[in-house]
Amino acid sequence: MSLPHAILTALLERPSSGLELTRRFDKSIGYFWSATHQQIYRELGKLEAEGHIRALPSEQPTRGQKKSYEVLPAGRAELARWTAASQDPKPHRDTLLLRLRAAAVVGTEGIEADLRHHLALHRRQLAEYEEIEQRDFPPGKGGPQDRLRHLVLRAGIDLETFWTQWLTHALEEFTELPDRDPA
Amino acid sequence: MSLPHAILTALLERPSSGLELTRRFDKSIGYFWSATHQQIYRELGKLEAEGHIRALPSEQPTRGQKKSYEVLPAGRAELARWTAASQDPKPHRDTLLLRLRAAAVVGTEGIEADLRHHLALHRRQLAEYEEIEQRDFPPGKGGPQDRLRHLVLRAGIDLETFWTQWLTHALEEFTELPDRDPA
DNA sequence: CCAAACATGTAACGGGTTACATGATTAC
DNA sequence: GTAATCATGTAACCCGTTACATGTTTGG
Repeated sequence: MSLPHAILTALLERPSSGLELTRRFDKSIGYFWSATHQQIYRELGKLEAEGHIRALPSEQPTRGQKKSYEVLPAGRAELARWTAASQDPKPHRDTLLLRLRAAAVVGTEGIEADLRHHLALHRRQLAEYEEIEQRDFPPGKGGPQDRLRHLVLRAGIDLETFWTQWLTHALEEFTELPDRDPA
Repeated sequence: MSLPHAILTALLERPSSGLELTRRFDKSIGYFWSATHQQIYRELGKLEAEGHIRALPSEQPTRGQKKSYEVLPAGRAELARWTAASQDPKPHRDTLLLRLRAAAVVGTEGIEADLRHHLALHRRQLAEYEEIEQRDFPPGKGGPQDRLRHLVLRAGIDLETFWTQWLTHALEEFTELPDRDPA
């Protein structure tokens, strides 16, 4: 139950239409909570029905017409409640690690190429994060809000750093593996 | 579409009943692919219907009676096919990071306690992984299969190390934050 | 006018989660 | 014999995914 709260956060940062939200989820928020436009429209409908947000009255709501939303006090209260409440971390699922485990049983065919593919993607993401850090968080300034946001970005950078290092190490192991590609 | 392949892998490592699988998912495999017993029974039914696994003939299948499964050649082939196929990494979702972003807007009430909670959990998980490493992967021995499994465990260890470090850093930032707990 | 891009949706499906149901075995 | 535990399942709900549908604005 996090998507509505992700949307509330985004709308508090700036009132937006469904498609604008989708675009913002493709960038900053989507780095740790992705969503498609179908999910977002569905959720906007629910949030409006619950009285947590409302459409800006300026535009009339016909299909194909842009419709922007803003957060109502009830929505802000719900977000504050959710943010303050303790939550157990969800177990994480990782297909690549699962495939490695499977490969230990049925063979490593095809894995090495995919490790390289993942490595390239993580390297690119890391570069993107570091660019954002240099642009948005110059050293030695920024209020408490900036420090929180920087902390989140830092997690992204460190995570991508971990993956690039681990994948590099994994590829080294692979090239040393005696019986790969028994052609 | 990974749960069936997780089950196939587990069953290839050792034929098991539904509840035994559930227990193994609570341990080793569940470290990167968790599943409840309901999911597992549902999936075992599908896999059997597709001819990928079969119930060991020894036991008759009444409710409440233990029923063990083994992988058929078709199941092994399917697992090999899935393992070799390239897959794009799924976007990851992290509630804690989302909450931090929300906290930048609606306040940090309650977050610090939860950071401590998460830190404790990640520290415990890290200790568990390191115990497993010392027990199962003594330095300087092991075949190719062991090296793959060690690689996977290594990812777990490094991930938990990252989280403990990041959470420690985050808590330091929090105690320096000027306007927290304005009592 | 027509095509492309913009913008908002609907429908169907599958997997994950939670709550509950039921039969068999074991311990007291 | 009955309570606890083991073991297998059913049912309902929500969320994420994919494919598709429909209307509007803009550019040529």
